[in-house]
Amino acid sequence: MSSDPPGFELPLRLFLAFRVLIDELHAELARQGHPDARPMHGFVLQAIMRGGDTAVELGRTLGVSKQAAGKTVETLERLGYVERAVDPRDTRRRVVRLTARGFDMLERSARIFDDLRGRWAAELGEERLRALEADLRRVTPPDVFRLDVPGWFGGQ
Amino acid sequence: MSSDPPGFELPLRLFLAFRVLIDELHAELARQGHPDARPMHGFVLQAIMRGGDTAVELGRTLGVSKQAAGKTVETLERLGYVERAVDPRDTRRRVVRLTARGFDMLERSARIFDDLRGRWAAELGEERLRALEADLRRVTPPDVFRLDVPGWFGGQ
DNA sequence: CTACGATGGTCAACGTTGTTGTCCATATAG
DNA sequence: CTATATGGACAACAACGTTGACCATCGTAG
Repeated sequence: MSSDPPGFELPLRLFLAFRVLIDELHAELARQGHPDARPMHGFVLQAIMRGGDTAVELGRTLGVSKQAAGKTVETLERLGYVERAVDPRDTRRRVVRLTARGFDMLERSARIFDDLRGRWAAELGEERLRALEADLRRVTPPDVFRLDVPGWFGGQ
Repeated sequence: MSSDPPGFELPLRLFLAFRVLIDELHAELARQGHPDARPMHGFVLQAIMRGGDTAVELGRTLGVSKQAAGKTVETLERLGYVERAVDPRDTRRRVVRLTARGFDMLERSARIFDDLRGRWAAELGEERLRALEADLRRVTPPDVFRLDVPGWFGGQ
């Protein structure tokens, strides 16, 4: 017997679930004073904190060219989320640092994500949610931060 | 006590899980004679079958402008996945139809997705996988096809 | 100390994929 | 018959990625 759900439903649900969380995050972030934050920005700010402190390094972490990383940093700088300073030990490097506003966005994001997770826990039960997270960990690569996200969708 | 996992892990895992499936799908599709298929194409072909039989209609279904939908159809036509014919009842309309190759890709995709789901079932157990699918259904909108996917990520 | 290769950063040109605005042909309603 | 709505195409533009070229600076090997 094969009363299994069709395989194509799984990726769709995974993507929709992801979208639901991200969309609610940004709706809430907009309400809390960060209307310009885009889905990428949070990832990039996180990436900056974990060792990607120059454009080149950031590009490597994110899996894009240094030029693309540079443009993104420029955008984040314009939005007031990061600032750049010259490294006194190596005047070629322009060190990227989160501003207070950048940290604020990251903290709010963390709190909102925790809140959203709490809502799912209320809906599904903490047990089931933990099981879901554990299962997802088993089918995904361990390093959560190697997303290679930029525009991997699309492309003709 | 709050030994709950941080909330930000959930969206990341959902996205990574989605990516794993899609990447493996396209690696396998490439092996099976569809190296040019892109993640979007499958969705669009599906959308064409469920009632989006002109560029305008397709644009509405996908949540993009009719011009963008037209360009996508053009690409799919160039790749041999769809063909266009004039509607004899309304000579303004250019009806989009899947070619044999288009159906072939869709059928292969369905089989590959079923196979991937089977692998997850072997890894997690059929019970857990069903529970995971059931849980995802509870936290996502019922209409799976209203993705609004095109480039909703990114944007500076 | 100097010269050279490696590295960080920027500028420029281009490709892809979306957008809006405009226009034309055709269908349909009054 | 005429006016409005609709399908479709063309053009210009924007966002975001790419590659290639170039410059300044660092580190090291002679």
